[in-house]
Amino acid sequence: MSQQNNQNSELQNIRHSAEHVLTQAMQRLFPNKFLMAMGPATDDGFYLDFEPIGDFKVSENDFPQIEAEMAKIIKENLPIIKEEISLEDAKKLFSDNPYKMEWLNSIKDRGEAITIYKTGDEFTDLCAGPHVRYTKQIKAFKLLSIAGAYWHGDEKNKMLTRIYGTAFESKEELEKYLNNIEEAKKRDHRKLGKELEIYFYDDEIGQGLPLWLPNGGIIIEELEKLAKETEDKDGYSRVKTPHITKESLFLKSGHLPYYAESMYPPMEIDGDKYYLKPMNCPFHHKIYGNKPHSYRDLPIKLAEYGTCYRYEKSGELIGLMRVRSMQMNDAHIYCTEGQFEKTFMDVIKMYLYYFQVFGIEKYVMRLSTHSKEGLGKKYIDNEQLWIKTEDMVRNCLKNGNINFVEVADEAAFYGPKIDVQIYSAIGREFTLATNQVDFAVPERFSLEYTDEKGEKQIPLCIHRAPLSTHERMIGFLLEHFAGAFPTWLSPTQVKIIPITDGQLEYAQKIEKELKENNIRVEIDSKSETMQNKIRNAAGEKVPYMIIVGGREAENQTISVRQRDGQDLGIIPLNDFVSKIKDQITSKSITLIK
RNA sequence: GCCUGAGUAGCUCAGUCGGUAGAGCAACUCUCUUGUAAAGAGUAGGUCGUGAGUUCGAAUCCCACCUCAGGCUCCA
Repeated sequence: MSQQNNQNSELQNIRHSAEHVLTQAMQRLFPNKFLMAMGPATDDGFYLDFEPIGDFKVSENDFPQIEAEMAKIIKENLPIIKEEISLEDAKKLFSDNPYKMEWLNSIKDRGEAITIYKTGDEFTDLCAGPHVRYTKQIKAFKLLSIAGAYWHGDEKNKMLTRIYGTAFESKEELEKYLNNIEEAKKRDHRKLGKELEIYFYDDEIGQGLPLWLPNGGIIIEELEKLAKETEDKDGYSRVKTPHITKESLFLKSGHLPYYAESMYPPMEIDGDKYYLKPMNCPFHHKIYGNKPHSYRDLPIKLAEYGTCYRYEKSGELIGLMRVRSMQMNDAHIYCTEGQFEKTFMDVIKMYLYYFQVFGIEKYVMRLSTHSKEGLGKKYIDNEQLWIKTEDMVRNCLKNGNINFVEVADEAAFYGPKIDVQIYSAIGREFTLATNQVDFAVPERFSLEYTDEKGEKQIPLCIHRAPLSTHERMIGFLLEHFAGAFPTWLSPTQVKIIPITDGQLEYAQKIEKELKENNIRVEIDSKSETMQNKIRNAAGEKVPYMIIVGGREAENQTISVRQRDGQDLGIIPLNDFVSKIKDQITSKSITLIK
């Protein structure tokens, strides 16, 4: 759920008031069974956090009852009135609620006025407002889900119960919102991943460890081909590194003290501890350090689709978006300070090229910087270097006319990063990839190059992964394309549908011809109606169906139908082959017609 | 990891008050040989997530665990 924004629009007021009505309804139904903690409006609704008293519990089964009570309060059209009161009065009013008392103290510390909002005579809440004036102004609302949430968002605090809901200015808008959620569910990559046989999980293998089915394997191969082609043009070299390594490597890189909790526990072999790698960086550093380098050889770009393992907490795993084993489109670029801007921009350009390939139009580059408080804890303790590298990255983005937003206290421990936020067709936000500058770790690995004066210098390192991990990328692409991949990525590109068994031989001839052109093709030779075969192929989102009956076999032509229902009519086979091959090589995101 | 739910055939789901399970699709066999989004008949398929308990009897009730979903926390 997104953070509340501070705009005090009418919609925000409706939602905030709906939250008060929810709390009031709860008090009517479950008096003295809970302590209200807080409840704001958010970008898409509102929520209420409360602490249940004793063994009181609310579940989604209680929603109809609560909603009915809310509707009653709205129908009663109670006035919602703001009052300013003194600290003493407020403390009396909320003396039995530690959450409100804590809040009162923080208002006092900030020297702000204390305001309460009353709904009718029976409900009062400590609240800065604003609100609607009467409960009837809440025209449409719905409770959505129950969740747990830590007080102040801190896992050391008590877990409260949270009820999410939403409210709108009209019933139609609420309907539209709920419909959008339903549509989003249809495009969910977990649903499509199962239907299209892309990947699955197995209990005997483990949580967050996806198994890629043949269709998923094809997509992975295609993405790697794309990465190789693109990286080859930009001077990258490909390397391969092992999945496990001795503890000392991660002690040297500095990862272990920061990230031990997110790593699979080590295995003991011959007195050494070996870890599964959670990232590829130190391995690439070792490769860079394998021989001396001249400034003439820089930048050196080492690329690898490296498989990493991270022990994410079980509750954090989601489909392909958050996993424990991942194949990363990784590369590390070692360059001089003078080369930084161009090298960094080349990486940004690669991102933009990929966005174009996939038709990703909405994205945000987010510059994540350090925080003073985190120095020496979350971040390498060298403020000057932080400021310097952050300036370098910021200038680079500005000079390249790249739009970006800046967020403090989100950097990697070794340097600032650019997170690329992208949005699926249904508006879901993902961090696709991060692009990081590392000013600290090369020194720990004694990485160096010899400059034009013959002196040793430490290179800068850029970590980049524009195609993210296969897991997250394919999860995103499934939702982005709603499973209807562009032809070049489609597991099956052409389905041949013979109308009767009489055309089987002709179908095999076409299949052979397409296979010779490296087109992924299948014949549906089942004893079914053509209509049913079309339906199945469309369900599998196969871009093209070649339908052959007696007429086509006789004239040695084909009839082509696209998955979107468009008919390309009767065309010669070689015509179709050259068109589809063009489409595949140009990675077109649209179909022929 | 934490909070709230859920788990029945390969998939989507039904199963009343506790009386040991049903449908559609898919698979397989047979029939049909079809002109642009579902032909017909039959066969097979389940330790009801796992384990333990209450009971004469458990898919159903209790407990523990596993997995999934929505959140929280986290995300190199």
